[in-house]
Amino acid sequence: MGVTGARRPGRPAGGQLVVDRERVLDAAERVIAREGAGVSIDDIAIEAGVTKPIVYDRVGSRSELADALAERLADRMVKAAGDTLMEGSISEEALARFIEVNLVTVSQNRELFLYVTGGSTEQTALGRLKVAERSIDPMTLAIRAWRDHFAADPKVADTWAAAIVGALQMVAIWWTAQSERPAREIARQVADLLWNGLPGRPER
Amino acid sequence: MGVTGARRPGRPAGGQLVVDRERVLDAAERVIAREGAGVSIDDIAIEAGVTKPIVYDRVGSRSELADALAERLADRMVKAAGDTLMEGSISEEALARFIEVNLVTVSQNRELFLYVTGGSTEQTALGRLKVAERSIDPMTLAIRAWRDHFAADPKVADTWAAAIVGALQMVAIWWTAQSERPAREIARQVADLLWNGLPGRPER
DNA sequence: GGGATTAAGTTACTTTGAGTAAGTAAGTCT
DNA sequence: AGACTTACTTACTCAAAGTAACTTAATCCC
Repeated sequence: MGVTGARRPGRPAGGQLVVDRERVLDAAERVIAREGAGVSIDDIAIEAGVTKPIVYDRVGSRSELADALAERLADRMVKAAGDTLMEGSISEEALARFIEVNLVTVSQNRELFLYVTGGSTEQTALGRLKVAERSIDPMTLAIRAWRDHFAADPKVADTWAAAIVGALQMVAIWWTAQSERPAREIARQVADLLWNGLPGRPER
Repeated sequence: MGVTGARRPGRPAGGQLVVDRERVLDAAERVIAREGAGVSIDDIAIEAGVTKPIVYDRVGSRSELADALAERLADRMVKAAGDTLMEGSISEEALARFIEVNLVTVSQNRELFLYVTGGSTEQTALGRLKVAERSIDPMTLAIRAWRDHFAADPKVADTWAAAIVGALQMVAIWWTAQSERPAREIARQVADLLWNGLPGRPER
């Protein structure tokens, strides 16, 4: 049959890709969400309706897959956080909302989050760093701009960004592994720490 | 030859173990420090002077190995931090010293740190949580005791502990992956954040 | 003192999953 | 029509986790 749509094996020259990179990543997300972070490349290929070499062609290696998924998740979180954290307007309440959105987004993408923060065997936790960079960079910029705005030394920005991203990641993991406690409560507590510091507000 | 020391294969009944659990873990640390976090169980067995099944017998599985090494590292860090973080005596300077000791300890055990925070493929980042627990628990106790002492609400202790441990871990990874910047500087910046909060000290 | 027993190992396997090489069908170009 | 190209597949290799089954030396007991 010359039906152009139903061809399967052995493919054309000027033909379009059946599954492009995005579709592979979509499939990876779906199967990770469903089966957990322990999925194999084969599982992902099957979910995408292709075979393993296609996944390697589109994505690269396993760790590149993790990186790509991490980028997507980080972007999703940045987007979800929206403008809760814009320069001049920052406040403890805004920070709490930002953190809450982060927690909720993580809980909505729990397995994916565990997958990308789980690291990639070989390069271990350096993968986790790479994951975080996508979050650290915007955070660095936000802090720097904001400190500039208040004439405070912006040199601390990158260190602070790493610390804050690390705190949020760990709280997210810890929280999702726990029996239910409202995200808002946790977010407020973390915001309290990050805004007022360990000694707490001057008077209370 | 009845030389009791030189026996190798096939071993006795009432005899002592040639390598106990501790020796296996020691060997694992050595080979990880030398070869990086990508070592196999076989590599560890060889370093310990035995074969793979012995490692499994003494330690359990690969993830149990990671857990055990994590406990050791966490204990080492708690010990190294010593009494920098004792209840009543806490201050921004004490906190900075505590953080600096943490950073230095991590850099002295870099590959091991990457190994244990790298997670264990299967259970991914939940392993990282388990790693952290050993650090979170003492931190929780310290914070709770300290807040009690100042009549502040101690309910935030566990959340804060998770946040702080996460911040320290991420800063440590980020810092060790960087070109040289003195640990003391980084520690002071993190202490500044955790003590004074994002807006900074009242006057400055 | 000489078997049965048992502890402490080893060798040799199975299994799983990452990554790749080589083949094959459907189209395009001339 | 035949040469070429592209988009895939099948079928492998290789490494590493985990396990089963065997081997040897000491001890126990009579």
